[in-house]
Amino acid sequence: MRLSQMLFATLREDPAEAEIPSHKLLVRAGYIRRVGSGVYAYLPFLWRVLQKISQIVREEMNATGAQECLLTQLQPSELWKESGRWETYTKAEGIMFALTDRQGRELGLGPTHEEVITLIARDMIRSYRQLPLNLYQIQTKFRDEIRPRFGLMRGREFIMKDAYSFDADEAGMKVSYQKMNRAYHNILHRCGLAFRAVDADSGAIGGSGSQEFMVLADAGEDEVLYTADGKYAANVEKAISLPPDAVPSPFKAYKKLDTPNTPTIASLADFLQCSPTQIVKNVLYQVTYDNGMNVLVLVSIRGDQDVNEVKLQNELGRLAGEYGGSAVIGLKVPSEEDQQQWATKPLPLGYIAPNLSDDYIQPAKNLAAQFLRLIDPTAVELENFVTGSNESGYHVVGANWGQEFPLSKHQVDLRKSVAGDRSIHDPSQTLQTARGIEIGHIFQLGTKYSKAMGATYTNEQGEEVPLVMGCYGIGVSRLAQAAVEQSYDKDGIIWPVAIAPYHAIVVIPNINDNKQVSAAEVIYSELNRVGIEALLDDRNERAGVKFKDADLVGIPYRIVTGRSLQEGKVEVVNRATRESQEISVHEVVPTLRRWIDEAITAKTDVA
RNA sequence: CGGGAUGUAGCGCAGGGGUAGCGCGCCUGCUUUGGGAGCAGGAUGUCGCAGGUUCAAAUCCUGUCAUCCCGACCA
Repeated sequence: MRLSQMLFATLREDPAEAEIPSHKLLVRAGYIRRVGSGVYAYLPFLWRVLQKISQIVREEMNATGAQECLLTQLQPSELWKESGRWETYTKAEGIMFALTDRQGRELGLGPTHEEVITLIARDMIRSYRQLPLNLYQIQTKFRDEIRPRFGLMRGREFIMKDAYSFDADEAGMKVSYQKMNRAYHNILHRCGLAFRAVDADSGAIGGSGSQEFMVLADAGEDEVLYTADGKYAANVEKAISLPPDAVPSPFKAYKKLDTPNTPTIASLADFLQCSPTQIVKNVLYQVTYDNGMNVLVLVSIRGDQDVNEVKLQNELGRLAGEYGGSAVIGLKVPSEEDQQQWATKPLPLGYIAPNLSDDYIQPAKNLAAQFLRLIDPTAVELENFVTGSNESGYHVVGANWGQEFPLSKHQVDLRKSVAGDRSIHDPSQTLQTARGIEIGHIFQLGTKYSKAMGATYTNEQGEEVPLVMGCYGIGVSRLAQAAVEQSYDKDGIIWPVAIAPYHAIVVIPNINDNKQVSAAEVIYSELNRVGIEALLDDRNERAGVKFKDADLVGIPYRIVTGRSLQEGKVEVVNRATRESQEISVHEVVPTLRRWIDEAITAKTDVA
């Protein structure tokens, strides 16, 4: 492609809308333009990048035997009601764009496709003889994100590859899952990205096991905890670890103490000259279920530890049935206004004990009459501990479970792991931290959707049983931006060769010099002939402008038909290393062909 | 949804009751031609929108919309 004929406009200054380097660079270099909040146009350069990524994804998916298809973006609400997700996806914090058509029918714009694919499976898969099966698509998804961010990183409209596997049983699903796991490793390696596969929370998608593929970058929205031996890595939302040991309590006798102005753990530990590990902290939450039921939750945890709200929400989801609900639609620390809604009298905030009386709760419809008391193991293990007294200004010390305080039967890990914790698989390993961009997520769904929607098949014994599913996503447009976030310098983008919009750019420093022009034309057409995707900068611009633009756009190899033409050579510059060498006009195309092939295949061969 | 900020030329920004500005970009011409050129000339505005105050509003007031950031939240 000739630059003189392209829609090509670069910006010298950073756009005001962008915050992180990759977003700034993609706008400056003319890859994307914002159309609305979280909605971006993919301009010709980016579209080529997306096609490259899609092709790699396609090849690796096809290699596993998966079949490509294209499902619908408009999805009838009935489908989502069958799976039970219509309410959670459209109400409260729901992320589905919902609309009503002229007949008054409710529809959603697809944020994900479990429902649609399960409908297809229900219609078409009848026998175990048709299994296993894996269908995938590459398509625009719509999500009404609470806060779109950072360009393509978190858009309300974005391109995703989603795959769905169907197996006869759990074992088969695990095989399908492992195939996808391998394919994802291959895809990210081929795209030239540094990444880490980590244990993950399954969130609203549901199911048992899941892993995320994190592209490592400081601007990542997720925190990853991992051990140096490579045997453990998890999203901080999911991570487990050994907490630091508690310091034995100096308080041997149960006593209530006057502790003025100590509503926080730090102030209390300081006042009592004790360790935060000797304190039982009691944190109040308010959960709302999909049936409108509200429950006040009191979480007891060791004072030096924090509650992992994802773990908490998952536990509350498991308990939904006890309150007549099926899913959590809201979880928060109740504000003062919230407290006024249900509290019979002011709460002793900062001085709450594990046995805070249920009398604080006003009887009301849609409000559980009793606190749900959850306790983390870090608190269970404590003896002679310090905790609140349910009276402002006073704490108790030397308390024990089963004596002063009943021990809740809801003992569950709610603790947030942090860097520096000892690992469970090997306590000599401590957790390290890194930031990551979630590019892929694979789930073992099991029968959640097939049961809800009646997607069954007949097994060898002639029994009708639900299909066992897995689902697997890759954020294609997010991957493109993550690649930039991971690879740029002060002058612009440095694309991995495999996903660069073009492999090479031929720069004519002086368009008025016929020798330069004709040499460039020859090389340009030769590059095209051997299948190297090339740009020709034939604009009537000064050389400096062209070099700056080539760097900014990030084309891996730059060929300059300049001064060295006198010796029958051209200059070739590697964008990533900035290495420059002069190569004879006749050698340059085969040389580039070799370099490019090496750069691409070096990434292809991985386990 | 809470907190914060910003809306003025295509982009980045200044101005702060009385003629609409700067830099970059754009157009024309000449010169220049290996790291975002120089000179000369030129075009481009509902100052987000709607009300209000005033002799007079980009500027003050009220409302509203949009965008960005932090948080809550989020496959």
